[in-house]
Amino acid sequence: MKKNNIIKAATRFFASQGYDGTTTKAISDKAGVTEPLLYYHFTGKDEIYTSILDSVFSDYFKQLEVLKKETKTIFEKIESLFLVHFTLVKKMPNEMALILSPRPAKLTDPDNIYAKNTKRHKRWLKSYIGNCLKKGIDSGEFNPVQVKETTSIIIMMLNEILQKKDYKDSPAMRDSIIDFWRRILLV
Amino acid sequence: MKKNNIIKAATRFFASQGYDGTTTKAISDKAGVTEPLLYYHFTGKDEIYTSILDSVFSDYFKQLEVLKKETKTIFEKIESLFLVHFTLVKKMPNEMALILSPRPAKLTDPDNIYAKNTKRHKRWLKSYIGNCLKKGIDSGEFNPVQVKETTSIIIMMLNEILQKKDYKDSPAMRDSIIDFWRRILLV
Amino acid sequence: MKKNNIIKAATRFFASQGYDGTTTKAISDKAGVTEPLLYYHFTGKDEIYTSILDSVFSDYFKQLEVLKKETKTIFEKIESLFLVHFTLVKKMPNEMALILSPRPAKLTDPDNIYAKNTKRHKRWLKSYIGNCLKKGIDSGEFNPVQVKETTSIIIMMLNEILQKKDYKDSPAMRDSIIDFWRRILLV
Amino acid sequence: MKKNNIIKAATRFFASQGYDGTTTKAISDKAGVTEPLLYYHFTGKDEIYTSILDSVFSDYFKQLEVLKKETKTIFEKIESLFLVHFTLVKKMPNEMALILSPRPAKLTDPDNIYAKNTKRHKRWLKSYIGNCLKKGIDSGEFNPVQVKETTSIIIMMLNEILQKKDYKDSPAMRDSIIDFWRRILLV
DNA sequence: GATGAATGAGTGTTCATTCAT
DNA sequence: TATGAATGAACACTCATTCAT
Repeated sequence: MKKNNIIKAATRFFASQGYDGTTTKAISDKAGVTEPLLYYHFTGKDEIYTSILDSVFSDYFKQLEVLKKETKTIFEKIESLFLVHFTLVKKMPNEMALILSPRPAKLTDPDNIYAKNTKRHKRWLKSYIGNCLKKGIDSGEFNPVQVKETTSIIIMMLNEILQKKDYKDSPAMRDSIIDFWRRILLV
Repeated sequence: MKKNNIIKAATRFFASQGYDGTTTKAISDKAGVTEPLLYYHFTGKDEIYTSILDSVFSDYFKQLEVLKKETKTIFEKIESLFLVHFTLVKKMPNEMALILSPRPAKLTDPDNIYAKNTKRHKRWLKSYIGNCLKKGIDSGEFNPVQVKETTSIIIMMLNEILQKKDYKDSPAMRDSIIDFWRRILLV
Repeated sequence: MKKNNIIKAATRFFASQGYDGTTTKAISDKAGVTEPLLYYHFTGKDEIYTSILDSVFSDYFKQLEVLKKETKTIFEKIESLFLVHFTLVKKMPNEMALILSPRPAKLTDPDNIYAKNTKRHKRWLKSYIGNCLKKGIDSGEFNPVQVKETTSIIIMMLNEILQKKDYKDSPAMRDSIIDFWRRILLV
Repeated sequence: MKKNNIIKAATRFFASQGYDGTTTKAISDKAGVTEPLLYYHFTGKDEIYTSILDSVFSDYFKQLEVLKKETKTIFEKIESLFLVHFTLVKKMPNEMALILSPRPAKLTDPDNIYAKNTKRHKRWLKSYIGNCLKKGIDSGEFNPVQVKETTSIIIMMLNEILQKKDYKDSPAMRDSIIDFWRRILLV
């Protein structure tokens, strides 16, 4: 169906040019459809954006939730977190870029899809990483690092991984980052 | 002078809404001038952007160059690098945000001001950090880390600092980051 | 049948919002059908309008023709004319509003349904009222009023009755108007 | 100035084709300007319409107020009312047509310019005519007609005069109408 | 009869920019 | 320096309509 073409084209443009830099004409041209069809499948440019954003976050959260269920050592939980991000960025770099894209100033988002997902994202990472660190420190597996700041620094790195396509093909980077945290965290 | 108002207003908008999301009307309104005046002082929206970008990079590089001249231990050179970034973001967050803003798709930039500065920025950091690491390792001050990847990780962190205003007021974050690198690098 | 729903919905909209102010989507929504169905039953928006208009005029003329056959005093013929209009507006205000609606500028009306009916309407009233007046004056039943102008004034009033729903429920208005004409016409 | 051209062109179109049937392109073409200029002088199509409507009503009310100040016989006050309407329609038929044009369904009119003026218009006529009738009846100058209904019938006629350009050039119609009311009202 | 998907032409509007003053 | 008036090109979006099913 052509709706998928629209979504694919729009995702690419939104990720690379931003919301404001993407025109409905560009989307329809790339998707091989006429502009009015966008308005048959979506209520407008806004909804194309939020709909894509919502489904991207949904996929992303699904992947994250898997991490919680796996039972490993605490450090492996941190390691998996990085691995998942590297994998996702490699598989769908455009989609992942949207996750950290700044909120388009002109976007009317009545259901607050942007805000909701962004907040949930932040909270999820904070909670997941924070818990890992606490547990790791309590169990003696980890050095007694400062939980709050260390969490933020891990999130910083995840953010960079999500954004920068440069790193996505470098297993060396992946290993170095994990090694960095192994040395910082493990006693 | 009103030109300064224009620059200040434009910087704020470009940093917060992006190039495409910023209209010349918004700039002129915020600056308290009429739109045509923008075209008296600049050749167009493009030049407002590139001119600001160029001066921001210029200030930034000036700060970076100071680091080279200071004679300290190798680690202090790395430390200073982080400190400078924290300081700059605190002093002028909008300007710093521009440094890592994605290249506006629609920007016509005949003198390649964006590309030139961005490349120079990357190269500068790569070279500065790479040299520090090599020297540190050679002199026995640093552990024998992988130079290329470690450089990238440091740059990742600097990028995050430049972008995220959230961290700018947190001395604890700053200290934690530096502390981590002390643990990673120093023998 | 759904065709009737379409006609009913369209009539309401054409009467209240005008031809240009009525969209095919609005009609189909109100009628509880999809837009393409309009094109199964009609050749297009134009034909929906002209078809409705034609049937409205047809009903209207049928009512008018009845007046001619009744044998009464001349004044009662004038009186009946007003009564018929009051009755029709009360029974089907939307339909009657269409009779005097201005010709939609964008309407393509190859069979000139609008023009034909409108002209016939004007001519019918002119002739009916004119004849009544002449006969009445000749027979001595009426005062020797100016036929042309008096005809126009009566038509003016009928037009207002057709348009203004406000009057439709007021028997007092009806009686006053008839009373005035009794005073003007009868010797 | 070109703003006047816009107003003149828009007035003509709004009067003849209605709000929905008038495009901004038609206005700008007729006015000999580009479409964006409409948006320099007005905030949008809506404001062009309401602004014209407001000024038309303003002119119209100015003319009506003059009637109140003249001291004549009661009947002459009624007569003047008709004369003023005939004169105005002759001088500016487009403008007068707007006064009774139906409220465009799609018009966003935050200041309720349409409703305010329309109501004021109705109230003004009701009060002016009603007072004349009452005074005329009390003083014995007029027959004891039913005030409410007679007022409505006079307004009906004024409405027709405002709408129908056909009558505007006919002094005979004017005289006949006034004669009609002379015979109805004067004892 | 009836619909989901799709379209060409056009609508109101905004954009960055220019020109005369 | 600075502005009021004006514009060409593009923008997001709506319109009546069609087609395959």
